Amino acid sequence: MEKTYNPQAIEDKWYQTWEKNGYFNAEQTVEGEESKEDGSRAERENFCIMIPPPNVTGRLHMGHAFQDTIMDAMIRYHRMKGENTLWQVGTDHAGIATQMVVERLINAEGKTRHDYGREKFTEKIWQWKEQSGNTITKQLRRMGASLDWSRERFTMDEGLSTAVTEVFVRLYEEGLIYRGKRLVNWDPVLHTAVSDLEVLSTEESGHMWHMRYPRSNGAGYVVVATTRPETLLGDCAVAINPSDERYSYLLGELLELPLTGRKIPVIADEHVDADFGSGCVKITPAHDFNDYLVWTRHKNKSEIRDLPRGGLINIFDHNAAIRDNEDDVNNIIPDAYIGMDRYAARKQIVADLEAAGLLEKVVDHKLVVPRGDRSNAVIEPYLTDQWYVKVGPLAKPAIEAVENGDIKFVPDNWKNTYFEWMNNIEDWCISRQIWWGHRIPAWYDELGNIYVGYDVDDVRKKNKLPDDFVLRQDEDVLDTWFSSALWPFSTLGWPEKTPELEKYYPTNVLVTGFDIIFFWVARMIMFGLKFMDDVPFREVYVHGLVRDSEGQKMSKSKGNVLDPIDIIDGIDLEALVDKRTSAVMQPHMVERIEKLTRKNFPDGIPAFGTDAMRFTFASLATTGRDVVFAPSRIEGYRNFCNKLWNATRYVLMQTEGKDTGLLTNGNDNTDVALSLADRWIISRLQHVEERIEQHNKNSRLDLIAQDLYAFVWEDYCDWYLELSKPILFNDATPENQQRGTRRTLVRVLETILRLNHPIIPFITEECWQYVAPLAGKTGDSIMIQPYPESDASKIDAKAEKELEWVKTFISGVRRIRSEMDIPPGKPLSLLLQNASDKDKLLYHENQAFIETLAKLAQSEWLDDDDEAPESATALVGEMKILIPLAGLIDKDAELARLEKEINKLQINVDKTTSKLLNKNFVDKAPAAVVDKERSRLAEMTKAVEQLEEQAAKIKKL
RNA sequence: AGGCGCGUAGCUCAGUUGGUUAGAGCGCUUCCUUGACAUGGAAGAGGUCGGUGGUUCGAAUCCACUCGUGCCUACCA
Repeated sequence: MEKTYNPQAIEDKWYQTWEKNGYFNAEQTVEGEESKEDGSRAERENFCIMIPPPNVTGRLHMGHAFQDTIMDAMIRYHRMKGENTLWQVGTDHAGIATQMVVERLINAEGKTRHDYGREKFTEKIWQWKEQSGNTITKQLRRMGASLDWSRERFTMDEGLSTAVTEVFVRLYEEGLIYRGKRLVNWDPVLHTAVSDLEVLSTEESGHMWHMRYPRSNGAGYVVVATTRPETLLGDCAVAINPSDERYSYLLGELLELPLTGRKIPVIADEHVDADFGSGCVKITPAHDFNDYLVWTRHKNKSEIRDLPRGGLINIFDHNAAIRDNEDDVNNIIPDAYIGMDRYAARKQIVADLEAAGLLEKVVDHKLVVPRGDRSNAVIEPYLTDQWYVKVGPLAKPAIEAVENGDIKFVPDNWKNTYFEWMNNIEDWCISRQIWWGHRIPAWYDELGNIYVGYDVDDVRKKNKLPDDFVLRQDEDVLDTWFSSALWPFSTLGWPEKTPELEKYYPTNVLVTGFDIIFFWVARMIMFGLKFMDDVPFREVYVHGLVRDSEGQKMSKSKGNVLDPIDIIDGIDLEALVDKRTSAVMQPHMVERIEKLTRKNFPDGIPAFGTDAMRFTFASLATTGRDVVFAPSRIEGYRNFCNKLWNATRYVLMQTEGKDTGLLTNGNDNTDVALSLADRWIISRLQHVEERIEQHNKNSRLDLIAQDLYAFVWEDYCDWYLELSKPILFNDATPENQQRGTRRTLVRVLETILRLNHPIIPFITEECWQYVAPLAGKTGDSIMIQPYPESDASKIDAKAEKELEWVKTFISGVRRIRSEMDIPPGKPLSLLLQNASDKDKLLYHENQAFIETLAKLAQSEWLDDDDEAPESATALVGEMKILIPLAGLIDKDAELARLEKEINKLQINVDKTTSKLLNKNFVDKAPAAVVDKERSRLAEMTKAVEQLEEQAAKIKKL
């Protein structure tokens, strides 16, 4: 094996090998598991995870890397457990995002998508997809993701498109999809409807205009306030609160709507808050969601019904400019404003009001502005024809599935978020006015009648329409989440009845961020229950959001994003600055981002390798909702990988070409003696295995990482490897003992590698290739080896206790050495006093361990009443370790040291004493707890006594 | 306004159904190139677990209130 750990040298190599050999694919078996006694294969559990499909033209960010690490660790674990695993891979077409990217490319040519036309433009997107589509898959491979590439899917591929059509047609036929004219969130830049979830509302400063609406009887005016004065053109009423007596006299009156020559009524509606503003609200039903609701409550009253368009007056075109009157009978829109952009119109209208003396005042006002998450344009409520899914009937069973435990959220309280949304759910607007996506399978005849079917021929057949009957397909496409919602079954071949569906649906766990519980999780549950009659997954594992080292959410616009590949391969500062600043649209941010980057990464990012990154993510996978990714953290786990690497090198040096307990026929040599250290590490290993199994059940990757880290570094490297040296470096050690230790070294290491493999696949594979044969393992890859399981018969409580004694002894000597400034290399002689027979036996049995690790020259036993020379003291239970001062040790320093230790103990002695004096405690606490306290107290009291005795002795000198 | 969460060592976080001497990584201090590893070894400092009150023999853990903080949802024109 190479002397230094170099992740670059091993990672690509192993990924290619794994993929080439088909280990990632479903149906892969674990070596040694295929043949049970009778030669048949045992019935296997299936374990399936669907990858949340990333945007096909995007790049993976740290959040994906985090998520993929979690999924891969789960999948590798279950694969090694012998289950039939499928990690379904694929991407989605990300309608608006992808269309925008390609439009930008076209804009650079000085053209728009309309210059290309729909067909040519979508061709262009397909080309772009081909060109950029493997960015994601390359990244996934670099991260070691063991995805089944043979089953890769794309939401726009033929099969998945078939599924989309099928779902649309069925829902339409059941009346669960309908077309309606409603207010939607309209993005006037992208010219499409967007869902509530795609609108981000932020507080911005603006103004509140107080406008005067004259009473038609000439007796003064009514003041209404608005943040959008241009919408006055679409007003249908002014509303007051029914119980607001200040204005009750106005009811039934008409007001002059300024600048329009129209008259509008005053109505009473509960929606109005009498205490806000003037208490009078203008009602613009075609441009405000609340006003629309007010209108629906009043639309049948004659004063509203008799207004143009029944009061529902649209004033904008699809650019949010003031529309033309062409299709109106009675010229609702004043000519002066036609064609003006909404903000130009606002300015003009305010000026005209002012000129007419109808502007009371303008005040600064903080308001919440809705913006499109893609375009950042201010969203307008806009009246359009759209397709909707009637969600109520679908939501009910979806809520029940979580209530009755068919689906479990992890951590559990995310279900509250889910219920919150599902209980207040509204119909889902699924049509988008863009070109990239699944075209809606609906056709119109010249009278506007709607026909829905699988394709145009189907429509003709079903409706007995002749071939020359003119039909025009709906121009719109479906929301991307519509196809994503089918992902858990469409990828498995639905609507065909495939063996895959039979096997893998419902999937086991969905791993996702809490930010898309609404977008995606809820919709998958609804559609899964509807079309598969079963939940899409049994468990939803919700992880946190990855933030930068300052706790900020990572985003391109903030310029604090990291590319997982740059963590793996490293990147120099200039390249990183370049990468971050070039992704930013607003030039004024560039400077700030550059400064931030130079501050946080003064030396760029070193190459940490995939394994170190993965271990870091694993350790960060706590139940919290924030995941703070600090470079120092990866460094620590890179060091862990290095530690494992070097431990392996040590083991190989001790075992390669030597007897590790294997006979030439491959069987175990039974003439093997195990040292205390051997028995101890084997016993400890069982505990770790058990804990890890428990953590896996609880999906606590962070705790797995923590246990693995501690076991490898502390138990195995710091103690066990050091304890193996006195045995192996001493030629006098009997052969069967050396054999025992070598065997334990390799076998425990081999197990450690398998335990770690799901988290750090590359380094474990590389090491395993060397270690496995020495441990008597055959097989081509660690990936398909069984995952270690705890064996209770190997737990050796006695060995654990005895080795604890040895450790205490060694640590005691080391502490004195360190605190007394005795060089670590200087061999010490010591005296042992107050020893029991047991102490003596333990010492003799473990003399080699103790003398080597504590660096001792010799030890001498004193009788209890022997006079000891002035010494520094440590305790092992009741036995005293005495290190004679003999010019080595400063008397005062030793006194101070003893005092400190006594004080520490005394505090606990006091605490425990008062506890035991409390009658209630002794009576009511479980006997075991009380006993424990009692023996603790005895131990500590004894220790204090001995230390005090020792202190007194030194003082006397 | 409603909902959810968080507040434990300088920093980032664990702490399973209330019962240890409250832990880890990074950082910090001292010493050490000992034949796996200086991406290392040994030893150590550092916390009244946000505050108050309660339940209990016993609270970081359960309850109430409170302060601070974050997110989500809905928002007053």
